[in-house]
Amino acid sequence: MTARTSHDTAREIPEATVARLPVYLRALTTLSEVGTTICSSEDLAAAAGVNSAKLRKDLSYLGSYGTRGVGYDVDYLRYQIAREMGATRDWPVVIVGIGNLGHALANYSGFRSRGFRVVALLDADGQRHGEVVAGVVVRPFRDLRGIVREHGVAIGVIATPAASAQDVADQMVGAGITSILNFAPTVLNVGADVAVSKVDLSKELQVLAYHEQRKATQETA
Amino acid sequence: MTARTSHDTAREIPEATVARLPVYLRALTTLSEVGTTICSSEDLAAAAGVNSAKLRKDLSYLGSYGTRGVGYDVDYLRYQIAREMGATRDWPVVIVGIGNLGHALANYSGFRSRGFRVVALLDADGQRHGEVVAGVVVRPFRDLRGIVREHGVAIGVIATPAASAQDVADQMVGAGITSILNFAPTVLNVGADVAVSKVDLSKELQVLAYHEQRKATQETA
DNA sequence: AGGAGTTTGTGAACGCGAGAACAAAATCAC
DNA sequence: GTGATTTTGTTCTCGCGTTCACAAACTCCT
Repeated sequence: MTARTSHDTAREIPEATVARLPVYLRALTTLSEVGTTICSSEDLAAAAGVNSAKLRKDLSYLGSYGTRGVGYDVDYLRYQIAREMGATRDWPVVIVGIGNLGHALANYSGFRSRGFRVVALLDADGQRHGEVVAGVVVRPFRDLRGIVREHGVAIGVIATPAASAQDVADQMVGAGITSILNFAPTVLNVGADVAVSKVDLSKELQVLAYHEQRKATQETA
Repeated sequence: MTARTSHDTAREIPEATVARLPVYLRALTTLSEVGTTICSSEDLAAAAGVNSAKLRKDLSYLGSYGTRGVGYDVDYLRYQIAREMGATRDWPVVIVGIGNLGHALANYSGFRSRGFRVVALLDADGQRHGEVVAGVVVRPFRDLRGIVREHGVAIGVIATPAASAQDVADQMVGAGITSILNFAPTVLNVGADVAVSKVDLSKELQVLAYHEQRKATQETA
């Protein structure tokens, strides 16, 4: 029970490291596509845009998948990270709110290529029902519970306006969803057993504007 | 030269705080809309989804805009944060790459309402030229330099495929853009004087999948 | 006016993450 | 086989950010 093998996935991986693993995965895929079979931590760090010491430490949390004096086998390391991340599995996902952003997300090829399968597009607006987006038909929001049960959906994406986001989240949790990616500009209140991640499209732009503003005011000083 | 007033914007604000200011701004706007004129740090922290001590410390970097025993004047604080962030200004922005995501970004009302004005939509694909998106006509990418000069654009958004992102970034920097928001899944190499912020739509989903995976493997253990 | 009750602003403690530096381990040259 | 070289994995240190806890300052009630 307490025995831990080097392949045990129950080890604690720091959140900061987890957040970078997708970046490494992407960099490894790129390296693999251009025919690179072996890479050093220096190479991979450059491709991922991080410090090489940090990269090595991050990878060490997963296990020892490199060879000293040589480097990392690109495909092998990629598989190990993908397995750890759960990217070798197929994750059914529902997207709620098929406006401009919902459309873009449904069509985003990066989801499919990383193991996410959009099993349903839902919208409360009856006018959108029946429309086919990215090969999936838009259905009424009330179908959520049935779809979640049928496909075993654990992850939901909210792309609705802010006003409806909390209600959507409540219904998602009620239907059995345990992870929510929220694109609506609202703080969601959910139980502690539900993971919520938030992406704010304008937040990053505002941070950039702040630094621009600072540059400008410092020059004039 | 070295004299600093309490309104001086040259004070050093930690990056972590800067990243949260847009969240506070959004929460204050919401509070204002429902008619709240005064709020405590506890109220605002709840609305923003953070710890109240952290909120107070964050605000203290801007100055003393609250009243002990009372709280914060919602509209006054909102203005102060907006001013500090540069949100009271008008920021011209160009978006390059008018695919699904570019469409969504061009139509995103959150940009306009926060002081960002999309002055141009550019795409290398001639088939898209002339199309009108969100009231703005799509123009050839080669018009970039002229547009940047004409409108004094400092911020550019990249919504192209990964393959063209680096080239677009180079051209942006050459045209005089100093802040880039990158939605393409690539690490951009730019000079140290250019600020780059990256949003990866699938990264957050992958992190959620990781935690789902962990939950699943721990239950079976 | 003065005391009780609130709430801000901040000093201090703590914990996590980043990066430098080095030991361990593999290859390569001869 | 042995020493030189390369590169990983890890230890150590430092700094930043978070949180606690409390003094300062304001309002309200009597």
